[in-house]
Amino acid sequence: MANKKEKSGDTEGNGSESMTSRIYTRMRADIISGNLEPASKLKVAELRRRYDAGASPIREALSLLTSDNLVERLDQRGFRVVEASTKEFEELLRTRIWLEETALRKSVENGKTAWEEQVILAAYRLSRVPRSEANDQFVANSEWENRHKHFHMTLLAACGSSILLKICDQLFDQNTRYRHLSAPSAYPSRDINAEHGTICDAVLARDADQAVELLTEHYERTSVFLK
Amino acid sequence: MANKKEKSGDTEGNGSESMTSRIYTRMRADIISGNLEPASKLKVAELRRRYDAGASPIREALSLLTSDNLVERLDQRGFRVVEASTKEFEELLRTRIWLEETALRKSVENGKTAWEEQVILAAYRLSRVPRSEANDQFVANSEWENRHKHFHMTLLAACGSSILLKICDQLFDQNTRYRHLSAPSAYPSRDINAEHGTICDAVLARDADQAVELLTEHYERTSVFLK
DNA sequence: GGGAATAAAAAAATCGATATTATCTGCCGT
DNA sequence: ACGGCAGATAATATCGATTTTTTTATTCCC
Repeated sequence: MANKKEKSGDTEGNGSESMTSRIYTRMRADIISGNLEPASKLKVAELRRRYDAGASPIREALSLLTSDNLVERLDQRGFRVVEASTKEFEELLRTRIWLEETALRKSVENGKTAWEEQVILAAYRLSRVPRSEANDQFVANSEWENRHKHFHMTLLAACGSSILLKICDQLFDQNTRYRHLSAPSAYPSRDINAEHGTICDAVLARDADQAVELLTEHYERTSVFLK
Repeated sequence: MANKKEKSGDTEGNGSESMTSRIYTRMRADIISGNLEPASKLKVAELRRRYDAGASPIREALSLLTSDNLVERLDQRGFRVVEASTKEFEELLRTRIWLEETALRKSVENGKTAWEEQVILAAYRLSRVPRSEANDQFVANSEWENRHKHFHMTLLAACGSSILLKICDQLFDQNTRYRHLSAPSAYPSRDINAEHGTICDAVLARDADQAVELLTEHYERTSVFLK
């Protein structure tokens, strides 16, 4: 599987990654976190200063970010962060629900016991970490974010199409951007762990209809944010 | 090079496209047509000669082609055309069938009469043009290719998600590459026009189940090529 | 004053050259 | 022979400077 020789710690250790990749990663995070605002113009000169690099890797990273639908390329007029609107968000949510439904159904259908174990494990790991780093107010916990995404992706992992999986992954990230944009509005009003738990149960019981229904509700509840 | 403007009557009328875009388009066509072989290394120096341009626009075009899953980027090791294998093809086909099924169902559900008319029109236009430019042997007719794709996309057009539509579009192109790669093997053995006609009928009759079944068969029949 | 035409400024796109990194080759010692 | 190492070679990644194009500001003419 993962037999690449990823050099030591991912802790910013300069070393072996290309400038382009590093910028790509940072910029991606900056867009998803809302640090770079929707629809804002991405001027190469500014980005050069910000990320301390030449024009080429910047432009290349921007071109790469195009795949993720996070950056838009306007021929001869540079780049900008893709705008965020309620309308776009609704479409994103709708699409995710459709695609994750089919992926989840296939997953439930095809998943072997190894997959079941992965699901359990992912759910457990997610539950062991608080969603917010502070108790009184919401402070995004990146470890929770990671595990949350991993849990959802694991649910779909046995669907039998890495293409579909990759698409769902991308849409998940786009959704995360919206979640961050909408701020900590409705934070502690739900028991998200419980929701994940019931989805997990339905999946393990191989009850596809139930799992899909719960997952859909789960996603639709999240959507209240933006409205 | 030698010429800067004019050239290729684009519908834009502007006339001036960026080097990057032009290379992107040409290279995309070269990969889809099989002109650039699967898994082959894409050395910037060679491509520079081939497309007569500097390194920057070449690299940028390559980065852009990454989105289409036509080019793969290996950090610090350049680019290559994504490989083509039976396994990959089967996954692609499977995924397309799943996604187009949901798109088609939504389209049949939501499409208004304007959409119906577009479907009819697209089907008619497709039927007016021969699939092969020669009668005795198969010679790809690019106009048929265009109309064929347009017909299939029109079927899905009313699904209500431009995101899903764009995904199906990309997967369609990837599939086209495989069709070209597999050569003119099984060419005239089917009445493709008839297949399109029956799909069209089912759609207009709002018979989603039937339409999906026909579409799926249509795609699976195509797949025989590669095996 | 309105609005086209044009000059000036800013930004994007591109090129040529260099620095980095990977890959290849032949040599060495065990 | 074989694996591994050092140097040579090829290719990638990156920078700095230049050319084009877009955008903004200004002028001029009815």
